[in-house]
Amino acid sequence: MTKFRGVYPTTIDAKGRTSLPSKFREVMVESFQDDRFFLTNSSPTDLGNGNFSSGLLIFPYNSFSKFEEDFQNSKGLTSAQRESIVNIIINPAVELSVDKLGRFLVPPHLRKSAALDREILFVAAMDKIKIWSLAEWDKVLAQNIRNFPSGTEAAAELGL
Amino acid sequence: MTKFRGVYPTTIDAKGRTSLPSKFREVMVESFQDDRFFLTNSSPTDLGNGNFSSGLLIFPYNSFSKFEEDFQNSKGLTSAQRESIVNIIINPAVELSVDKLGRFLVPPHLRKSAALDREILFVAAMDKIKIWSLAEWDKVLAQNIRNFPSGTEAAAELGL
DNA sequence: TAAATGTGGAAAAATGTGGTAAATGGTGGC
DNA sequence: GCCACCATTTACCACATTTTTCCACATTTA
Repeated sequence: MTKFRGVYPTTIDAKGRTSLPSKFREVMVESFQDDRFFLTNSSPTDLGNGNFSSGLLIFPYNSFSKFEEDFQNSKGLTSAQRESIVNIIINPAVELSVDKLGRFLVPPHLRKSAALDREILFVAAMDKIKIWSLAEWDKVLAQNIRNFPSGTEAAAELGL
Repeated sequence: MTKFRGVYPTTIDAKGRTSLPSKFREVMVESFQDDRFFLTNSSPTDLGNGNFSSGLLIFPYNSFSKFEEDFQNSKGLTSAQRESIVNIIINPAVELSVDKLGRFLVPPHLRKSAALDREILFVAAMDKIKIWSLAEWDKVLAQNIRNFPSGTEAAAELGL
């Protein structure tokens, strides 16, 4: 399965313009056969102190179609949980593609909910790409380090 | 099972270039049949004082594929622990190979998280290779010395 | 001494950034 | 209700910076 790889810092300017890192652009076109994508909110991430952090998520065009289909067919979610996914992920999504310089415009509602302002990070996430404010991502990583399963049997089996 | 062996000091220059020790290059090509590899963060190492140290990890290409597969199939990790492994090890990983002079470029995000600056160490780690800042490695070793099972029965049985 | 390995710098290419101009849409006045 | 003007958004262009590639020299090893 094709995957995005790596973490790339960049900026978002006052107009909300940002450039998709060229490594990701390559993968998008070569592996997903399409330079169109959907941009929406990510799932809220628990920071462990009662607060949640969230960023944005880029779905290559076909990944989003598949996601919507999977969501329709999914069982085991309460109606409140379904509404939450609809309101946070599905409805705010917008379809975009990069301009000929590799940039795209983040709509104001998404820029606001992810608190994107100047210093941001593009982070590979399997068949998707996360966009996070640099400051918020640091908080997520700090929590990840605390949660790392050092010394557990499961980790030992993975060779970590 | 093929193993890397030894510890090699070297440098990383201002552009993030460093050369894979030739002994490791030999093993990579002869034993792993591939000069491609994945570079990512290592597990955070507990220094015993509430702080964590971390370096980088080179996985020969096939070792990384196997690791990802094992991770998918693994049981016994909480969702927070899984997220931690994804955010620290899997997503930041990049695929690289050495240039014709035996060097490779450490991407900025990895250089930063391992605090690599000038004096570094390549340390054999079974089927992987660790890269550590010299200063941080000293702290890890100091902690290892404190943890050494001197005078225990288990150590005696090992003839240590 | 010769070969191999490692190191640094310079040139070329690619990428990213900011500003400017054009176009679009919305608002208010006539 | 139509037209004109203003503001905001979108597209374009040029420059600056970063990244990559290449080459030459220094240093170590056999």
